[in-house]
Order: sequence, then structure tokens, then C-alpha cells
Amino acid sequence: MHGKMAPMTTIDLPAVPAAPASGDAGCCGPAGSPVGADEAGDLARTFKALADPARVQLLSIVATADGGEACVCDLTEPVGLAQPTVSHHLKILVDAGLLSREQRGRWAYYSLVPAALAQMADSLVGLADADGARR
Amino acid sequence: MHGKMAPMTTIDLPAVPAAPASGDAGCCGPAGSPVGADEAGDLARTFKALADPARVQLLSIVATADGGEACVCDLTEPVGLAQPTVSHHLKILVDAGLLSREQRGRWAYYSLVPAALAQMADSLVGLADADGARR
DNA sequence: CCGACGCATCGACGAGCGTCGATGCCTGAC
DNA sequence: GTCAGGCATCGACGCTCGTCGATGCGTCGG
Repeated sequence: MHGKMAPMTTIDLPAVPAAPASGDAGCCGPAGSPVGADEAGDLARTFKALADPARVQLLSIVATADGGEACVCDLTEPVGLAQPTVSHHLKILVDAGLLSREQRGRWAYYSLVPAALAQMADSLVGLADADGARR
Repeated sequence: MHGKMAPMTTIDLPAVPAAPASGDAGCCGPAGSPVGADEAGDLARTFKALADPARVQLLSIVATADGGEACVCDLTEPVGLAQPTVSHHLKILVDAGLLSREQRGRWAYYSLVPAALAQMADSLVGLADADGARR
């Protein structure tokens, strides 16, 4: 009996889940295979990076920023958080593979990683398809 | 100053974010508009429902289950959690609008809400597009 | 060379979340 | 009516997370 497993997921942020996350998506089979525990862990890790209003807002601001990139100083005011907090959130997003960091001079520019977002979206539609296709 | 806002998001689970969550997606404009704070909050609330391996696994199991639905008794073993814990996670998913609950007899059947998943996916690609379109 | 600036890291605090056992409610069987 | 079964709720326990002020490191301007 699994006596008291890890109380939480102990997020380790191993970048984005890999590629074929939705292994239960398009293929056939009677009912597909319900993603393994490890796969679910990877997916949840990346979702956890998006599970905060500040991070969603940061992602959006960077995405709509001119040039596709923004430095920390430009992100502090819109989200209404202190600079260390913003740096903290940005690190989480970078570790999750959703943002990329590039230091130019004494400014750190963050830019979006569209492939990572697209992959998350694929995992979601894969889940929905697994349901709709067989139902 | 914003002196010490809510230390966490105080998730209230208002169902799925609404419809046009990705307001910064397809439209035009020089740089789009970076989702409001309220919008980011709704999005983050729904993502938070997916930010746990057990919940991702539950969603996947229900999606691939025969008939598109499953009762709690069928979900307890695969995730390796106690029954109260599974009920707790299921409630979170239902409140987030990702699952729907239907009580038949003394069994409670949970089924997927594909539209909610698709909407989340749209929000993600909307963010990616906002970046790719202008870059 | 030195001060100013941008940013990351550290340490600490409080709130939220995941987990479980125990308990209660409702349904169906006898 | 009574008993058994499925599920939700409650209360409690740690761990995790978000937040900040203070501090340190590296870079540019004078």
C-alpha cells in the first residue's frame, strides 16, 4: 500500500515533457492506453508552471512584446510584483522550457518558445480526441 | 504598492475560463494586448487543475475508459491513491469544468468535457501565435 | 577606479495543497 | 426494516509554493 507517498510532486522541472506525450491520441485500439504515471508527471510538471496568474501574465507579455522579447525591468510593473519575485517566476518558466533566456549586456532578455506551447496544446487535444474518437 | 497581495492564488474554481480566453491571439495590431490580470487568473485556475500527476492520470483514464466514463471504484487502483483522495481530485476537475459527474444508482460516473480541453489548447496556441505572428 | 544599475540568489514567513483515516449520507439488496 | 456497499465530507498532518527584503555578482558609464 503506497504508505504516504510524496505529499506533493516535488517538481524538478525537467524541461518540456518530451515529444509524444499524448500517446493515447490519434492511434486506434479499443480504448487506447491511459498515459503512464511518469508521463502524467511530466505533463503535470509543465502545467504547474502555468498554474499561476503571474506566470501566465508574464508569458503573455513576453509573447506580445515588441521583438518577441522583454527584460525583467519591463515585466516588473505590469504584474505588480517585486523584482525578485518576477525573476523567480521567470526561472520557473525557463526551467519548464516555455521561455528562453538570453543575457545581452546587463539586461536579461526573455523570449517565448512556441514549440513548447504547441506541444502542450497537442497533449490536450490528444486527450480530448481519445475521448471523442471512441465515444 | 501592492503590499503583500494574496500569497497564493486562492483558487476558487469558477469553471472553465469562458470563451475568448486568448484575446491576444489571431487579431492584428502592432503587438496585441497582453491578457488582463483577471484573464490570466482564470487561465491559471484551470491550469492549476491540471498541475498534478494524479489529476492528469485520472483525466486520461476517464478519456480512454470504455464508454467514456468511469466510476470512482475503477479509478482508485490505477492512480494508487486512497478513495477520499481520488474523490478530492475528481471534485477539483469537475469544478474546473474538465469533467462532468453523473450519479447513477449508487455509483458516480465521471466523463470528459472535450470542449474544455480544446479551449485550453486554443489559449496555448493563441499565445504561441501572438508571438510567431509578430516576430 | 569607482559608483550606479540590472538581475539572480538567499533566507524567512505565511498560506495553500495533497494525503490519509474516520465518519456520515444515500442507494440498493435481502 | 435492516444490512452492505459506494462515495463525499471532515479534520489533521507535512510539504510545497508564492512573496518579499537583503545581499551578492557582473556590467556599463563617468
